[in-house]
Amino acid sequence: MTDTPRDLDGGAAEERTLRLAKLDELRAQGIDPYPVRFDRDSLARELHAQYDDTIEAGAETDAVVRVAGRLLLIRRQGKLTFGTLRDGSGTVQLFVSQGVVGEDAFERFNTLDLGDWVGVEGRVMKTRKGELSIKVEQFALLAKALRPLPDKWHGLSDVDTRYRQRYVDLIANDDARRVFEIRFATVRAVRAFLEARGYIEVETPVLHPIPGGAAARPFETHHLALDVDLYLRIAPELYLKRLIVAGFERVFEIARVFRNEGLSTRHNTEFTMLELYEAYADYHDMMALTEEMVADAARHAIGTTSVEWDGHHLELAPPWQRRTLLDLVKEHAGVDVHPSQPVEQLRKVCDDLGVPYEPTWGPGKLILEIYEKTTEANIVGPTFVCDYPREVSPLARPHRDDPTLTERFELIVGGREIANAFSELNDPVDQLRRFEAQARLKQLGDVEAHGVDDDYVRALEYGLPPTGGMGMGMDRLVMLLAGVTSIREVILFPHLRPEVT
RNA sequence: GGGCCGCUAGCUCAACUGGCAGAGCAUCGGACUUUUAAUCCGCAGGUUCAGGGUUCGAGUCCCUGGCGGCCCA
Repeated sequence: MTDTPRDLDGGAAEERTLRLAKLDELRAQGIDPYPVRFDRDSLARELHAQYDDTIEAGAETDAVVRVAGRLLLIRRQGKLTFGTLRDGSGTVQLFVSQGVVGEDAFERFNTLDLGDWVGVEGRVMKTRKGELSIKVEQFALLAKALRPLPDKWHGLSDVDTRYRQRYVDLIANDDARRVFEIRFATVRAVRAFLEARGYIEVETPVLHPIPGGAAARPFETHHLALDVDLYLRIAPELYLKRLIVAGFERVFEIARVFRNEGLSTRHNTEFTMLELYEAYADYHDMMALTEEMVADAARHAIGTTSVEWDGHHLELAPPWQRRTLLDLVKEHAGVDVHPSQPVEQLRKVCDDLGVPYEPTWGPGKLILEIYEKTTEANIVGPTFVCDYPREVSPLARPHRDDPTLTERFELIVGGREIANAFSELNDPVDQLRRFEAQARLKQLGDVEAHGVDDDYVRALEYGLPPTGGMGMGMDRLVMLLAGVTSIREVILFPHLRPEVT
C-alpha cells in the first residue's frame, strides 16, 4: 500500500484515494507512474501549423510523431476515445482506437484521469469533422495527477484559491495564462528596446546598509557575521547612479524591490521596478525614451498601442501630453499655487479644498498633496506631469528656469502613476543639503523620509555627468497592457496572509 | 486602520420572509468506433469558513474570530 502524502486541505479525499490506489495498481503491473523521461519530437502548435491546411478531413498521413502534455479532456465513446492534450505550445486531439492500440492498452488508456501527464506516439490524421488528431499507437503515463482539475468549463474563479494555488489557476484559466504571457513579452520587449539603444543590464545589491532612492518604509534584516542591520532595497537608484559615476554611460536594472507597506490592488509587498540612467540626457530625453519604450512594448506584447483599461480608452502611441504639475492643479482644482508662496497661504488653499495636512509640511509638500488629492486621479493620459516642487524631490536637479521646482516628471496613465524620472541631481553639495533636510523630516517622525547616504555623496564628489534617469513600475505597465486593475493579477505568486490549516 | 460584500459537494453556483441542503461539471457504475463543454441511463458525494448566541427549528438572524474581494484613508 502506498503511503499517503500529507493532505493539506482534505479536499477531494475520495477521488485522491482512488487515484492513489491506481498508483499501486500500476506498480503492481510493473508500470512506473512517474517514469524518468519521454522523448518527444513535436509540439502541438507545430503540428497545427504544418497540417491544418495541408490535409483533408478524414485523411491520415504516414507521419509518426511523439507529443507530450497534460490530458485536459477525455471523451470516451465505446471502443474509441478522444482526448485533448495540452503542451506548452497549445492543444492537440488524441484519437485512441481499440482496434489500433489493442484491447489491453485501450483499457489502460481509459484508466487515465483528467490532469495526468502523458506522452503519445502516433500518426497525424484528421477526423471526419476535420479536427487534427494523433492516431495513437503507443502511449505512456508520464506523471499521475492525484487531485482533480477545476470545472472544465467554468475553470477556477475563487480568487483566494487562484492566488494561493496559482499553478491550478494557470492550468484551468486561459485568461490567467494570457496575462502572464503579456507580462513575459513586456519584459522581453523592454530589455530588447534598451539593449538596442546601447544600455547594459546590471545587477546591484538587494541588501542595503542605508535604504534610499525612494520614499518608503523598508524591511529590516540583520547580518549575523558582520553584526550590522541591513534593509531590503526600496529602489536601486543610488547604486545605478554610482555606475554612471564609474563611467558606464547607459545602464538599467529590472529590480525586485520591497516596501513594508499595506497590500492593495495597487501595491504588492515586493514588486518589479525598471530603472534606467543615461549620461548626457535630461528629463526631456527621458520623456521621449519612455513613450517610445512603452509603445514598443505594447506592440510586442499585445500587438497594438490602443488599450481599454478601467473604463478608459488609452492611446499609447507617441507623442504623449506634457503638462506641468502647477498647470494641471490650476485646471483641476482651480487654484494658482507655487512653492514660492508662504506656507500660511498654501494651508488656506488646503483648507478651502478640504485637503488635510501636517504642520511639518513646507510649501512643496502642501502643493504635492493638493495635486494628489484633487488632480492625479483625474488625469487619463498618458500624460507626463512635469516640474515637481524641490522639497519633495530630493534626488532631482533644480529646474533650469525655476529653482523652487525640479526637472522631474511622473507618467500618469488612467489616474495612476506608472513612472517617475528626473534630470538627476549631480551637485554633491546640494545633494548633501537635501539629504540633511530629509533627515530632519525623519527626526520629526516621517518614516518614509530619506536617510543620509554619505557614500553616495562621496560618489557624486567624484563627478556624476549630466544624467537623465527613469523608474517605471513594471507590474503597473503590465496591468495596463493586460487590461487588469489588480496588481495581483500580474504577479505570479502575490503576497497573501498565511494559509490557515 | 474604516465601510460594504462574500465564504454552501473536488470545481461553478442555487436554496423566498428562519421550515426536509439542491443542480451542472468532475468522480464512480453502465451504453456507445468520428467526438470536441460529446450524448444517454444510474449511483454516490456536505463540519454550509470556525466558535458562541437567539429560536420548537439557523446555510439564512445576532456576536466574536479567520480568509478573501471592492471602496476609502
